[in-house]
Amino acid sequence: MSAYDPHEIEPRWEKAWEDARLFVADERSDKPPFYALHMFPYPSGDLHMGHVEAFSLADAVARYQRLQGREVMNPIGWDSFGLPAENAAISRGADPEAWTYANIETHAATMRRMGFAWDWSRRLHTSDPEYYKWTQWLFIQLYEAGWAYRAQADVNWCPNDQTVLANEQVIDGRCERCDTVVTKKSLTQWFLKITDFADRLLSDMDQLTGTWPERVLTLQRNWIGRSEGAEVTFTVGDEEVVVYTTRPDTLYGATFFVVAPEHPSAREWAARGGVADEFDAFLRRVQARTDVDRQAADASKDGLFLGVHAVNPVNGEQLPVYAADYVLMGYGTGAIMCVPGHDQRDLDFARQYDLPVRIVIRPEGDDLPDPRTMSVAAAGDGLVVNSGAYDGLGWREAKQRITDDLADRGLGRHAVNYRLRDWLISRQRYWGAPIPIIHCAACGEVAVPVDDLPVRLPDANEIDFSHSGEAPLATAEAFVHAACPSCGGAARRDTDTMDTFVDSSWYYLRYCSPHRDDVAFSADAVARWMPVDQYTGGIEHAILHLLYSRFFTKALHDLGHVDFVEPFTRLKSQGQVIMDGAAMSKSRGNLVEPRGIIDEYGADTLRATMLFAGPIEDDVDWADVSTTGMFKFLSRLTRLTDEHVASPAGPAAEAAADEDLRRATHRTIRDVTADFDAFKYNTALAKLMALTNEVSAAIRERGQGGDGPQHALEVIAIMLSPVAPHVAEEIWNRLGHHGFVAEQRWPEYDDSLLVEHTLEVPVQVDGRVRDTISITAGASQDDVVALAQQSDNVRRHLADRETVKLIWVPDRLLNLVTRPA
RNA sequence: GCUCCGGUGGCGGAACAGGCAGACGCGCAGGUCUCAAAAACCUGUACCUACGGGUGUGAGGGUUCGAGUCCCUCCCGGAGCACCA
Repeated sequence: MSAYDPHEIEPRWEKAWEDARLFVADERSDKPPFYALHMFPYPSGDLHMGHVEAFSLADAVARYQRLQGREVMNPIGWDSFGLPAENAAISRGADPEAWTYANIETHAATMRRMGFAWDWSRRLHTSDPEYYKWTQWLFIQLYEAGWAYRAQADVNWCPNDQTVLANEQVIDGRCERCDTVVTKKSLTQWFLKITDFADRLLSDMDQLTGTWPERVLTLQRNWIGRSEGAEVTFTVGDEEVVVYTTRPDTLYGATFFVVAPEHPSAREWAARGGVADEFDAFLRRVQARTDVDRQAADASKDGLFLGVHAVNPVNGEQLPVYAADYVLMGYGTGAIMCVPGHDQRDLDFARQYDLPVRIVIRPEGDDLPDPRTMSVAAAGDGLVVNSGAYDGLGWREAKQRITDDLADRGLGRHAVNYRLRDWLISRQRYWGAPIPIIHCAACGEVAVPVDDLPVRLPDANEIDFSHSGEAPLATAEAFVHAACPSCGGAARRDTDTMDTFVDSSWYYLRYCSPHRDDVAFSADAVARWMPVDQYTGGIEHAILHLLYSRFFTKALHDLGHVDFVEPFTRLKSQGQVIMDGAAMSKSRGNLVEPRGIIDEYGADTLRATMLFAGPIEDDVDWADVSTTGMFKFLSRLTRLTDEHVASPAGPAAEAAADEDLRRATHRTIRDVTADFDAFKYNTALAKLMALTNEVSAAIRERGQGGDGPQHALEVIAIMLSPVAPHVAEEIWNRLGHHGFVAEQRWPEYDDSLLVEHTLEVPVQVDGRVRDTISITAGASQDDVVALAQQSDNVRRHLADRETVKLIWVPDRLLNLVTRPA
C-alpha cells in the first residue's frame, strides 16, 4: 500500500494547526502585517468547485506571505443575507435563518477538511444582528451626509422575485438571479448617491493600474461611462429646454428635436400641439415594452410628432419636436438635438419619419455624402461646413468655439455626463438588513437613533410570505408600528430591506475588529490592516461589488472614518470552474462535489489540482484536469522522502552529481519564488515536480544520499506548503523536523550556485540548428567558433559557402550567416 | 456596431527581455513485476522522411542573422458594452 494516506495525514495536521492557534492573526506582532482577503461566500448548500478554486488561491497567497515573514490576517465570514434563503422559505416552508445558518455550518465543515488557514476567531456573518447593526449605522452615516435619499423613479422590477433590482443586477434586460424579463415599475425607493463619486471612481483607478487586472479596470471604466460635451439651451415656446450633446460642433446640422416619452414637458406640448390623445396612446405603447423588447435587434424606433417646434440657439431655426422611445429619460436631460447627418440613430429616425438631413462635417478625403440618399451617418473626423461663421474649422476646434460662444450668450456650457446611475438599494424582501428609517406623519423621514440599533428583523413566523407584491416586513404588525424618535408620536418603520451588496461593501473593515460592539470598526485595527494587501475573487464581481466597495470607502473617507480612498491595493481574479464546457449545475447533471474528491484523494490533491490546471485567471474545465496525476505526484514525493530517510547517508555521492542537484535546487527556489509572486501556481508546481524527479534520479540512479536530497526535499516541502499544506507538514516532519512547515521561512537561493560551468549551446548555420556543442561558461566568441568548426555537421553546411556574419549571444547561441562562395 | 482579450501536439498547458518550440502533467503505445489484473516503476510519444534532412505555434505578408514573441491585413473564438445623444 502507498505510504501516502491523506485520510490519516490531513485530520492530524488540521488538529495540530488548530491546537497551536497557528493562523490567528496577532494584533501585537512586530512582523509587517499582511491582509489577505478573499471574497466571502454566500452560504447556499455545500461548498462548490468554484469556492474550492477561489479559496485554494486565497490560501496559497496567505500561506506564502506568512512564509515570507509577514503577520498575515486571512479571515473568513459569510455574506449570509439574500434571496435564496427566502425562496427556500417560501417553497419549502423553511425558516430563512435556520436554513442559512445550517448551510454555514456545512460550509465551515468542508472548509476545515480543506485545511484552509483561516483566522476563525474573526468569523462573521452579515445576517448576525451584531453585524447588521453596523450596516444600518453606515446607512445612517450616508443618509445624514445626504448620500442616501428616497425618490420616485421607474425602477427595474423582477416579477418573479417580486423585488426591485439595481441597474447592475439587470443583465441583458433580465434578472441576474432568475433570468426573468425585468419590467419597469414606478416606485418610491432608496438610492445611494454613487454618482457624486463618479469622477473619483474613475480617476482613482490610477492608483490601481498595474495591481488590478486591466480587464476589471476596463469594465469599471465602461460602466461609469464618462463622456464630455456640452449642455445647450433650446426653447419651445417660451420654455427653455436643455439638451446634452457630445457633438456641439454639429449644432448647425440639427434638423429635428426629440424628447423621451417620459419627459416632464412632453404631455403638455402634445396638448398644445393638439395630439394629446395620440400621445397618451403612444406613451402606453412605449411603456408596455420591456427593455429586452426595446433593445431587440431590429432597433426600429417608435416616435410621435408633438405639433410644436424648438428653436436652435445657434441659428434660430425651428425644429419639429418628437417624443421617441430611443431617447432615455435617465441619461443626460432626456432631450436631444438630432443631427441625422452625423448620428446613426438620428439618421434611422429621420428616414423612418421622412425628416431632412444636413451635412455639417466634410469627412476627410471623402466626397460629401448625399444627404437625400445616405444610409450611414458620417461619424468620422473632418472640417465644418454649412455652419455659418464656423465653416472651415476642424471639428474639435468647432466643438470648443461653439460651446464657448453659447456660454457667452448664457445658452450653454461645457458638461460631463456619466452612464452610471445612483444605486437603488431598497429591496421588498425579508432576509436582509432593515432600512433604519421611521416614517412619521408629522416629522417625515427620521433616522433610527444609533442607540436603538439594530433594527432587528422580526421572526420569520411573524411574516406572511404569501403576500406577494409587497414588502414582507409590512405584514409584521409589531415590526411596522414604532414611535417616532423625534416627536414620540405613532409612526411606521420603513419595511424594505437593503440590497445585500450593501452588507458586502464594508465587511473587509469589520474583519479588522469583528468583536467590537461599540464601533463598526476600530480606527487602530483599520490603521494596522487596511487597505487590503491582496484581494482575490471571481471576475463576476468586477463591477458590482468592487465598485460599491470603492464607493463606500470614498464616502467613509470623506466622513473622516478612514484615511485612504481605495480599499483593495492589489486584486487577482480567478476564472470559473466548469464541466464539459458549461457551468456546473445539478439540473445539467454535470455537478462535481468537492466532498467526493476529498473522500477519494484528500484535500491536498484537490487544492493542488485546481492550481495546476492552468493560469489562475483562466477557466478550469474539470473534464480536462487529472486528480490522479496530482495524487500520484504527492504519493511519489512522500515515498521518495521515506526512501531518502531510510537510506543511510548513502554511498559517497559523486561530487559532480551532488553539485547538479544543488544547482537544480537553487534554480528551483529562484523560479518558484518568481512564479508565486506572479500567481503562476501551475508552473510553480511543474518546477517542484521537476525537482522531485531530479531528487528521484539522484537517489535511485546515482545512489546519492545525505545533504543534497535532504536539502532539496526540505525546499520542496516549504514551497509546496501553500498549495498542499498537509502533505508538506508530513514530509517536513518525516525529514526530521519538529516545528510546523507553515512557520518556516521561504528558502533563499544563492546566485553563485546557479552558475553552470559547462553549457550546451546550439550552433546555427543560417538560422538552422546544425549541432550543439559543449562549452565552458563565459567562453569567448573565438573559442566557440573554433569549437563549432570542428563539428562535422556544421562543416558540411559550411562547405562551398562563405561566412559573412557571426552572431554570438554569450553562453546561449552561435549563428553563422553565410552566402554561396 | 464599438471596446478588450485570446488562437501552440490527441488534451490542460510551458517558453525571461526576439535566441534549441512543446517544460510539467494527462492520455496513448511498448516494457518490467505478476498465474493474471490493478498499483508501482522504466522507455517512447508534433508531423513527414528516399534517415541526408524537411515542415511546423489560425491564414497571408513584412521587419530581423534569427519571430510563438514585434508590425500590417484577414479569419475564427471568447468577454464586456450596446438606441448613453
